[in-house]
Amino acid sequence: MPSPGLRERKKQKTRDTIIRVALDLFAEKGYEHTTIAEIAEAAEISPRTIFAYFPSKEDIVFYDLPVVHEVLAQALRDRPEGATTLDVLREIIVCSLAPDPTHQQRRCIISSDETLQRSKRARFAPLEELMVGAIAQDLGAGPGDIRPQVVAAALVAAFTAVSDPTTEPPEPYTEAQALAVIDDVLRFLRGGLEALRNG
Amino acid sequence: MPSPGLRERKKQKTRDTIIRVALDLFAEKGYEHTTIAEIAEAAEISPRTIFAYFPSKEDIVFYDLPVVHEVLAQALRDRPEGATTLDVLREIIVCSLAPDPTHQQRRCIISSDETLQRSKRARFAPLEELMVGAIAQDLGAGPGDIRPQVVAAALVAAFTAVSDPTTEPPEPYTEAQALAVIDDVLRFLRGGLEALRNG
DNA sequence: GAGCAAACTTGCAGAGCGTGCATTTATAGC
DNA sequence: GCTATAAATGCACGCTCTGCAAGTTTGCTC
Repeated sequence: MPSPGLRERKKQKTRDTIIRVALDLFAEKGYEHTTIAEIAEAAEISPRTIFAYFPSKEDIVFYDLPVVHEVLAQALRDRPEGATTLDVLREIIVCSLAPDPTHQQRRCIISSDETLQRSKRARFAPLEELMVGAIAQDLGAGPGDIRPQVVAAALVAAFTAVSDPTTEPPEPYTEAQALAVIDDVLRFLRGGLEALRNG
Repeated sequence: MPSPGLRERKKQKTRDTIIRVALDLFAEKGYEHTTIAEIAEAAEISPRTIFAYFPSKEDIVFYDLPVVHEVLAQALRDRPEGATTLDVLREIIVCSLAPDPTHQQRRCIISSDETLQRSKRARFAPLEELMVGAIAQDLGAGPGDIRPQVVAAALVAAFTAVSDPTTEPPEPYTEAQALAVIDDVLRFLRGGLEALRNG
């Protein structure tokens, strides 16, 4: 691929700056008490420009969601013949466990703001939809079959529980713990599906 | 209980009027394209007064959610000795299948607005939390156990799928169909839980 | 009833998010 | 350098929602 060019690089840099200063401000003063004007000032750009990069204030927090969506869609689309959706998901979850300070910071920001918690939930829906489609394919499910929705919802719930530990203190799962949990969930889902087949 | 008194009755009437005219306007022109000012005018009250009855425009749409929450909480709290959370839920779902024109109208309103769809999802979270607690109790689950979250998520997904049919045309489930679906889901969940025990 | 306290309604001013549009500024390619 | 394109900005505006300080209605007491 060709070198991105100055224009493109500058744009990326501006975007990164917005994310960086916004998350820092959110962490410092809270999401609600940070205004677009303050973010703009900290990023040394005009308030109006922020909306050229992000459709809304919330979208700054969920800055990587479009990429995640794309990665998941591609992984599900290109999965090898024998691999089920559950296998693909397991792989992706394992990869996502790598510790990342920015993600840690964001978790903290989201967990201390009602609006963001609700928003997060809502923003998972498109990902869940991707899974529903892939699982339906796996199961050969017809339009009236709700198994895919149920399985996908269970998967998302498990992922959420693992990635946002609610225990006190909220220490992140070790990879081994997370894997154990995920494999339990997969066992749970396979067991449930089998019960339906034998029902 | 004593007769509510004029003041209380008048308040209830105002509240009902707001809901009525708001839903009609939403259905007619769309949620986004209906302003608080228009609702106020149709209800013959001041715009400021609307916010004395509902914390936000969205809350008008989800006007009955506090009651639903309360009913669910109480049903779970007061369930008889032998009844599991799943039994209680089954009962509530069956009752909720009764056709209601206002609910039908609301479904239509929500389904044609992105914001409301996301909001709906988010607003289910507290109900799901209630179930998580009750299920954890059923299972004797400790704090690190994610089975309650997974089971509750699956239940909510099933309920959502049954109450908002995505099939085209979206004809509501008959009670028999809905019951069949729900019993499938319960079988699925029990099967999954058993698989974990034997794992 | 008259009067009083509490509850409800309203108007006003303002903060904050987000959008449309026209203008200015920076970059890319020739 | 010059021009076409893209990005940044400024400005005005509509909308939701809040705080506050009135005004108005209701319920209660004497």
